[in-house]
Amino acid sequence: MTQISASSENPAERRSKTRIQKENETRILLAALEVFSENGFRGATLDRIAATAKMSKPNLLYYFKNKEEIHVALLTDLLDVWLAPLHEISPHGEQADEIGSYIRRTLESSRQFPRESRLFANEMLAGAPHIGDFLQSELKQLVDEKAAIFQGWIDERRLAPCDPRHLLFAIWSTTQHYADFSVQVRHVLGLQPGDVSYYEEALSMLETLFLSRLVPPASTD
Amino acid sequence: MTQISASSENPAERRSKTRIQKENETRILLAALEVFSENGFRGATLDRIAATAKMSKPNLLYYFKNKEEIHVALLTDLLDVWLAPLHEISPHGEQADEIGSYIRRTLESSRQFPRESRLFANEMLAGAPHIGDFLQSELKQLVDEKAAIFQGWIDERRLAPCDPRHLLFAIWSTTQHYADFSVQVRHVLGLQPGDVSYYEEALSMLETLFLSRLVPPASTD
DNA sequence: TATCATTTTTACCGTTTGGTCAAATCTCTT
DNA sequence: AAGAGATTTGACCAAACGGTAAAAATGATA
Repeated sequence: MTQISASSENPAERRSKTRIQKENETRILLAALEVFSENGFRGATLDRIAATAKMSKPNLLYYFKNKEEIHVALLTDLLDVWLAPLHEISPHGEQADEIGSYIRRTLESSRQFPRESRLFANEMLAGAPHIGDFLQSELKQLVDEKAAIFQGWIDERRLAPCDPRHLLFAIWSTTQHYADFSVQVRHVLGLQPGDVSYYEEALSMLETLFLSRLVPPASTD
Repeated sequence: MTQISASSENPAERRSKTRIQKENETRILLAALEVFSENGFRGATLDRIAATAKMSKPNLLYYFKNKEEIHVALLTDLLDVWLAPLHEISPHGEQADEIGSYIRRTLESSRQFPRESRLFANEMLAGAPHIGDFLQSELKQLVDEKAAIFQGWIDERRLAPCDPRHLLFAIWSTTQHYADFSVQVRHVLGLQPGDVSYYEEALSMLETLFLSRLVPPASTD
């Protein structure tokens, strides 16, 4: 029996990917992102993904062995992107700079990857069946680590007393809102379907909220 | 032809509802809320709703003529609840009191009606196919009205200069986050599945964020 | 208790869904 | 140009899907 490059039946498990393989896998993942992010895992269908990818369903299943495998592949890619800004928070910078940078980075993520954000949101709404473990272990650990940095600033009076983990929740929710609820944002602002010009106002709002002060101290008139 | 109480084939259109009718309709809506809020419209199935309501599928369809009618009924109920706190914002109160009350009310809504919040979130993620009109007309109008109140406060220097509509987005996102992403919140905080004790810390965080100041002014040491 | 409307069930229908299989086609290397 | 492996297709399947029809069972009322 000669040692050949393609011992497995599954193309994804082969040692090196062909040109066609790489092309089609990205085409599929792009189409799947579109469909999953709009309808969630259960609401998405292989037929729609295949149609969006301009590919027959059996051909699609030649590259991914089932619906779940495509979903997992997307989520795995997503989590890296999602965690990147969090990793960059440093205990050595000025608190305002660090928080400001983090807000700008997560908001930028929302603008650049709105479908990824919606994919994540759908997974949350469904009860995180596929990434529950990740949330409990890796994410929790990273949050605890970064929360400790915030806590240090609080102890030094460089940050108002608050639960740092809830501060992170506030940043996540406000920034992701612009991706997840973009339909509502656009409708309320009276913008056209494709228009994402609101991101500049959004940044301005979030900087006021998190770095400056919204309500001035009560005047003593 | 005698005038009888039940002229229509559809029980929902009859003049007065029977005891059984009222009971079953609420049972169905409760079950549907559970299923729709977890999986969205496309991801939900009549079989699951019927099973959750402990009712046969044809029996369920005796009360609602199809899947969409159940969904619409839920969304209609929801929108009233959802708008109620917004209506209560008054131009006559102190800005801090009004904003504080609004935050407490919306956060309380999240705690009391997490499934309703997730139903709404699912509808947004899907592109608001069923309530797009509502967002563009009624909601936009109400937001414009309340934004004018905020703008008045800004003009009087009782509120930091910002786009009032984005301030509303910030309040909506932070409060709804605790319902929509409760799985993540619980996992990150290390809480048990049913535990919603984090709402107190959440309120404390949001009051600090919106009413007080998070980052103190740069010291001139 | 007889009657009639209401409610529930059983059996079903056509379509969509996730997925399989083997044959046909294409691509790359020699 | 031929052979081997990679890719694509069409035909198909069982289960799940949204929904229907009619009969059976139940409830209210007189």
